[in-house]
Amino acid sequence: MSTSTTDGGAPPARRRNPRGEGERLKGEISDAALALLDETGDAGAVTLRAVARRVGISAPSIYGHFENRQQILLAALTRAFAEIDAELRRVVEAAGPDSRDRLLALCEGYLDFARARPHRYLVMYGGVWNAAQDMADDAVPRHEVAALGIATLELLQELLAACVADGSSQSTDPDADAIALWVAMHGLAHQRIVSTAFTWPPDIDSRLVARMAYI
Amino acid sequence: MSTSTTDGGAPPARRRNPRGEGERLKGEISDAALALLDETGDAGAVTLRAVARRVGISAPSIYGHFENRQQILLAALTRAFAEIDAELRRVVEAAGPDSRDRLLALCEGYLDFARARPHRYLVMYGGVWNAAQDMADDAVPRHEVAALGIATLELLQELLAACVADGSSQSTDPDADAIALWVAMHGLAHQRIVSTAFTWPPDIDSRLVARMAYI
DNA sequence: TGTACATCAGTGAACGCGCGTTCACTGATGTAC
DNA sequence: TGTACATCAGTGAACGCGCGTTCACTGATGTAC
Repeated sequence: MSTSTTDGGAPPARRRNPRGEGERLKGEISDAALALLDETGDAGAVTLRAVARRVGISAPSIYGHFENRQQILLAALTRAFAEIDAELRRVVEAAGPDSRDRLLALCEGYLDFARARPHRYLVMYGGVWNAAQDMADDAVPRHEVAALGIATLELLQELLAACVADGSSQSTDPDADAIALWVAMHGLAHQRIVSTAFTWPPDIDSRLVARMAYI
Repeated sequence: MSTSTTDGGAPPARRRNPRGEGERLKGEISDAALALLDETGDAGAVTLRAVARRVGISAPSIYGHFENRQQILLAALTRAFAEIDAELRRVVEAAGPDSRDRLLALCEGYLDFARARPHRYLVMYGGVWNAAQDMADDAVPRHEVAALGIATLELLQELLAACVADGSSQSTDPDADAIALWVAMHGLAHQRIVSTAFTWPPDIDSRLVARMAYI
């Protein structure tokens, strides 16, 4: 049974989209790409064939919806950044009106996200994709990549400024300090994912956040 | 001239090692691997064939010296971590006897290293290698990978403890705070490499270090 | 001093793999007459 | 109401690529007799 060398494995089990709804496949493709990122933490694992296999279509079908491999990754990551931004704004709202509570909720939410979705975090913030040769050719617009994640950083700057305004933070330069706080959290989130063998101090999250937020 | 499809390009131009000195090639191989890491910032670029091409030998020759691809990477990274550790200890010694000067010199040296060798830094601390499937099989001993970079962290802990001892740091838990300081520096170094489009505040290094060192 | 031989330091060809991409195509379905 | 046809949503086979790894080998060189 089954030829099995390439593209074998999962059953097709897929009904072709009705006329006029071919766009649906585009969404399924970036969903599949994001799922692959979650599983592997490796942008290189998002191959046309792997994505096609997962969706249950043939590899060439993808060209009807994306120009190339990089565009699929961009679509998946754009969605990933929109998701984390929405999630963090939700967390902040849930924290109530106090500025300090809101800032701490954002920081906690960020670190929780990295712990909950380590693979996705690595691809989003790991810079492997940007650094790799994918960017060398113009397969993807550079400014679109650069814009990913900016919204969340701006939220952090707003919240820190609010803390300074009501006196709960002693920062003298909230914009710069928000950036410093963010890279510090990133370093913690990133190394905690990467250096799994390492034993982390139990209170390192709050130690780092409180200090960098000048709270 | 020249077959040119695969492994063409650079001229061989290499004299075979004299009898009894075949071990030399082992060094040339890990040198070549490290050079590839410096150029690409991508562990995936260290292929047997790419390394062989660079050294000027045939790909199968490598098997006389390394069991597999992962062992080459381990050798290259072991050398890279030894180099940064030696370099940082040199910088610390050059800073003189004052504890505060020594700690700040170490931090500055670390951040300078990341700026000077961004590609190498990404591979060393980016965790791409650890996270990837290379670790899934037992091609490389896990504890050997985990040990990389520990010496430098221990140096940081020593220096922070010395600052606490002479009163120049207000840290109440130098071991934990050294770890927090390190991940914060890593986050800065890492994102500065990755997010090149971003505009960084000019004084962010000293802002972040002074704060996390409780100085 | 001469020569057979073991060893060392590699080589060249080949394998099967998954990949991105191209090409010509198929077959269901809505629409025009 | 019936039918020709354009369009849509894909497919299947093939290409050339670089890869890790294997296999049998080659040719220089030191050593034993």
